[in-house]
Amino acid sequence: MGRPERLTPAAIAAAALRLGDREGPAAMSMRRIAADLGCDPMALYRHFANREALLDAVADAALAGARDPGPAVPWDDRLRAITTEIRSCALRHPGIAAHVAARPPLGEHGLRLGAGLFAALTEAGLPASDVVRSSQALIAYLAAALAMSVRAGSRDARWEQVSRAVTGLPDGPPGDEMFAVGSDEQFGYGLRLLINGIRAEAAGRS
Amino acid sequence: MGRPERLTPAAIAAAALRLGDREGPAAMSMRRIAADLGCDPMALYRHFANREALLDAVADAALAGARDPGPAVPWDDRLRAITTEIRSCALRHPGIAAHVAARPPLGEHGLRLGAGLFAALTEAGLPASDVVRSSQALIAYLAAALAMSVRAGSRDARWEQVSRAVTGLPDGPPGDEMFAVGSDEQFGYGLRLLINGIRAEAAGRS
DNA sequence: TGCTGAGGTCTACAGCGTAGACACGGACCT
DNA sequence: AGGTCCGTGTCTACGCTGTAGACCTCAGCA
Repeated sequence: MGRPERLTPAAIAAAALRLGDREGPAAMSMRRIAADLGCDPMALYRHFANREALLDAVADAALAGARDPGPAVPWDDRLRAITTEIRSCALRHPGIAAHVAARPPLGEHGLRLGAGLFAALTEAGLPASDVVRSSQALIAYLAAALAMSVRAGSRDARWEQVSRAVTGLPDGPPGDEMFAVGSDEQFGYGLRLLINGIRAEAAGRS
Repeated sequence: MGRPERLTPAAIAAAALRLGDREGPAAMSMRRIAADLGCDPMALYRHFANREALLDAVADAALAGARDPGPAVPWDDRLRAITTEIRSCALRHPGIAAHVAARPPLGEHGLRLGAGLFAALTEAGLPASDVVRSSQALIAYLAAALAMSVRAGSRDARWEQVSRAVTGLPDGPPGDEMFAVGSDEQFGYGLRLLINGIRAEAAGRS
């Protein structure tokens, strides 16, 4: 692709994100990204310490569109909104969603959304220490559910095999959709469990 | 190390697990594993379709020691026991815990433990579809919490940075331990949230 | 005018997963 | 007994990876 006059971290991350969307996560090698930008692979190292740091930036770029409704809405709606936004943002870039899920949310947007979670949990009435613990639990669940969604979407019917094997049910209906892994509906269910747990926790303390 | 007369999948997986424990996950390359076994790298491909399949076997081998207390204990204790067992088993092999967390539990031991989760959730009174959903939520949480524990133990203080940045608290006490990521205590808290959520769900239905 | 330092390039290295052809040895059938 | 087959281990080779270190070029500034 045409290169900008000057390489910048943001331009590199954006190019890598496009490349990942177009050709999958395996394509995001230093060499392929550089080729896409029309520059030498080693040029990337002038802007990122290593590949890991570059992928951090890509993951954060993918979260750019995630919105936080802010304190206007009730805390539980806010938790649902933020986590759902992160999830759908990441799934909009399926090639790299696995990478998003695999690293801590330390970029600009990750921190912004993390702050939203903290605020919502604080408003729920949890003590500060439980705010931290609850947010980590939410983020952990979100990350793993995202990873499952990505695997399910790409090619992994293996989770479904586990469920079927373990319940002893045969293939096909009835209950085909019961085993859908990584579906929106499945994600929402687990999120409800957590939020109900948080509500119970807050009620018990107050 | 000394090779058995004959290579077997189990022997290969065991050797890879030892190697991962000794030298970290990056050492579990086909070439290093083969060198450890005193055979040619390509010999491994006679027993596993590819590296991914080999690592599946290693991950399952790491879970060999995890016990399921069975139906004798109440369902919530059983959920706690199984998840905690998996977690501590995986953490006993810190080099490869990340791999355990990253793949679906499809081996012999993974299926055994998954069946235990299903049984406990069924006993809790959930309908079958919610049993599947709840177990996926539990497994997702477990996997991600495990990954966090491993990163925290190895070198990642970055999660802590997030918490501090977002709460605006300075370094050091008070509250130093509040930010411990991936601790047993943190894991237990999230697990309690989920189990309380499940209990609420079961109560609402009955 | 000359220097300096940042940014881009080149070459090279050690390592990776694995395809494909080959070698050996025991099992089996005639 | 001889021939055949096949499972298992070996060898070589390919194309790919991340990145260290030296080099080149050029804008900005004293």
